[in-house]
Amino acid sequence: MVSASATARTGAATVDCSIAATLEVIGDRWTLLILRDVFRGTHRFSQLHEDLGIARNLLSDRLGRLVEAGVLERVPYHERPLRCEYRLTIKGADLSASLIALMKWGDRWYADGRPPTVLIHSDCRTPLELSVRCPSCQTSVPPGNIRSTNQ
Amino acid sequence: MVSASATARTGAATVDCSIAATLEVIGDRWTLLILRDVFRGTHRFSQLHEDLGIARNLLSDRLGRLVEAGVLERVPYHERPLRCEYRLTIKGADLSASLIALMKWGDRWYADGRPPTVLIHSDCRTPLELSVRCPSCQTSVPPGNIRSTNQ
DNA sequence: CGGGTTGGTTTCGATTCGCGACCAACTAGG
DNA sequence: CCTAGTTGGTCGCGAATCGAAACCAACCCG
Repeated sequence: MVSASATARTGAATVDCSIAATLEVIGDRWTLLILRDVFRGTHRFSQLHEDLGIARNLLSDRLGRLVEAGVLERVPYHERPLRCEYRLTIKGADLSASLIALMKWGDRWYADGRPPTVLIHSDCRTPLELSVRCPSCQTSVPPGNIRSTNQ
Repeated sequence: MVSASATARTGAATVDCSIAATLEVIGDRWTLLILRDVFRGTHRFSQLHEDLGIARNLLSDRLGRLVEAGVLERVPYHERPLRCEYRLTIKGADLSASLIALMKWGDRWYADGRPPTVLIHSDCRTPLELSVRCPSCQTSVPPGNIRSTNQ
């Protein structure tokens, strides 16, 4: 084990905030890249190690944390010796919107008009959009029209 | 200066990926919490320091990076001595969808049915949703119907 | 039996973090 | 004028974390 709590923070502002809660799980330099690879279809320890260039002890630690957090699950693909691959749980797959949001931002500000990968609707092959929407007005809501209410 | 490149990575998988590009800028244990606070209206060094409990040298370093990346800008609010606050640029405000995505995930998996803060449409006060949409089908697309194409 | 593969764990030097002290440029009070 | 307080930092140093490489366990293959 690398550490018992690499991402633990104690600041007052980190409780009662869903962003902080999420970052406790995935707010680490490698975790989102690992998850990106798993989303893409890279499921095995050695593949992840090779693709990411992450140190093996860190990869082991991060995968263990993600399994413990219920984001990934170990799925056996070979008995004796037991070999498992890492698959997204429902909770893990539910991070797709977060990854897409980060990807879209990178596309807009760093891809110079040429996004390296494009996500499309499997039914009709149309490039997808991510939007903050008002279900009542059925429109997309820009940042300036978002208000925050507590409790 | 704390370091010239706290978030720099060199793995092959980190180039030509908008997620990796984004994480180079905001993929650090403190940066997204700083930005969350700035979104909420906390703009000054000492307020951020107090609210987050971050070390002052790290806060200084992260703010400097965000300014350099064009995510925040220094806006003077007092002359002699020059005092600046940190405001979101357009590029910075464009991170709202990413923060909302992370918040929504935390709401769904850690808030136990009671999200600590709810975002509403300022026009009609309806709670907002974040969705991956197909602009052609005009429907929301679940993770299973997302396909990825390169180049 | 020797070598290869997979999925790790251990070790250890290098990097980064975070606390506390210090500092610069003011303002306010006496 | 002197002292204290505020703001926004920087500096130094011990502690925690990272990353590369070595090692290991449990197989399989020839």
